[in-house]
Amino acid sequence: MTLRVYNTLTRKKETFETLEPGVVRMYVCGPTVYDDAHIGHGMSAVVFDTIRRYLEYKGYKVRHVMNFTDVDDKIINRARETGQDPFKLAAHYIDRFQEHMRDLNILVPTVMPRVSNTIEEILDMVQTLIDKGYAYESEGDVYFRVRKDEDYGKLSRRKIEHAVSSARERFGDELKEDEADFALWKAQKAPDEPAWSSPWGLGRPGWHIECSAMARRYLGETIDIHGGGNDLVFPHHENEIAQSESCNGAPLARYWLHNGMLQLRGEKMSKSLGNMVTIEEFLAEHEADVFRLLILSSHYRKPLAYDDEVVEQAKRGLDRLHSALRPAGGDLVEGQAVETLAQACATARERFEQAMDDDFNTAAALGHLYDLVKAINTARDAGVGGEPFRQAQQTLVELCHVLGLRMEREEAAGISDAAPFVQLLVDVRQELRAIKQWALADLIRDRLSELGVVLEDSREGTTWRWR
RNA sequence: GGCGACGUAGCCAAGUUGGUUAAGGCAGGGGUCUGCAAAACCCCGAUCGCGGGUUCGAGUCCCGCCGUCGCCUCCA
Repeated sequence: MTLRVYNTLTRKKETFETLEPGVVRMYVCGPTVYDDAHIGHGMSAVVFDTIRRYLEYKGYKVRHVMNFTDVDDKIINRARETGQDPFKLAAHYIDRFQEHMRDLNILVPTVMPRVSNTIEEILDMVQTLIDKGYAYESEGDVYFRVRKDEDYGKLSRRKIEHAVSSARERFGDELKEDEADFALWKAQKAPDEPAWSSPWGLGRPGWHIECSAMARRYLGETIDIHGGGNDLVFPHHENEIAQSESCNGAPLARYWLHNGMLQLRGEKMSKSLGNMVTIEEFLAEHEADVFRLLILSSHYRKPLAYDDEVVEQAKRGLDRLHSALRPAGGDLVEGQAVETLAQACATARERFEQAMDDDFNTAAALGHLYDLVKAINTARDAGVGGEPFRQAQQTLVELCHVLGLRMEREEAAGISDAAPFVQLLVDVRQELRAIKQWALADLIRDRLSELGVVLEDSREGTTWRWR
């Protein structure tokens, strides 16, 4: 089966073919580290982690690079405000970010470069751009000559008149040949600003050049996938294309993938708007799988409205997935019910792959997993057990893992310190039920329920779990 | 103002290169099972923002309108 992906550059779904057979070179823009990451960053990380996991499921070897922007005006400003060293500040938030990624079950990227470790490559590219006439020095700054790049604007479909550079570069308007030009290198303005020596004096890289340099250094001149949030399309990715392609004379990326924004109360969640929920805050209340399911329940390119209700729905949906992992009741290993289950497994896997092959349609893929859940539960009711039942559960877990869901809840209940005491109460209640002391038995069940322990009676006995 | 996306049952959401009964989940109602309950299983809901048009046939294409959101400021 062939994978098709939506390419922002062409605004179409295209057949996915890698430059080198079997290998995917993927670069995803990481965070500027001056504050704690919020769940919008988490969404982007989950989206591209899921894409990576599926590519690996399909047999590709994925070389995944995610950068940390650790040299930036925001970091400098925050460091000034708090009286810290900007590098220490950045290092602190890099550590925090990596912790959060681990908590969210994000696979560790192959390389996680930092701007401060990529200066040489950046200087090399800036110099090449100057040599080729695409850039010019102006009082220690270096600017990219946008009008020299004939296809500038092709990613964001913007005309240069509308593409006047952002405030981040506008600081040097009077030094530019054209107001649309953007900075590749910024001269040091104050002694507390991080700076490196360069042919143009002390200074630091502009915002966009880092990604161009890192992508080239770790993945080569042309990569397969370049990803990030759709708020990066302009100016960030547009400028990356301008720099890299002018410098290297080769396309920067074959496929541009962008995730939609997470919204809170009708607005994009962002640090500057102040309407954010940090990853830490979310995980203090919910398990990581709830977050995954929440993100994966809609398509990655669409905006996602975040509120308490969708979180609750994701939680319930996860409960449902888990319902299929409860133990078998019977031991039937052949017959119609067994065959039906095996068929359901094959169908689920096939449809799961079809959905994921269609631009990573995780919502549809999940729908097919729920169908498998139903088939497994039906089989359990019909008495199916043993190897056939175990295999069906294994298929479900395997496909959940492709989506990055851990599905480890059951084990967590068993290792609780309270487990022996709960079991004791369950045993006592079982004795009461044997002598038909219903009132007392129900009282124990109700009180345990209030404490978050759910009892379920069946022919084989009573099982319990945390709610 | 410029560019772009979206609008499917109470909620989330798939489906949009036009064509059998519009996936799936959550919530709700009914039922089976159960001492009762829970869980599981079965059954029940939408004609697809509004108005036109193209077509034998449109949620799926075109035009207009309304609404929501994103980018054009730092941003995943």
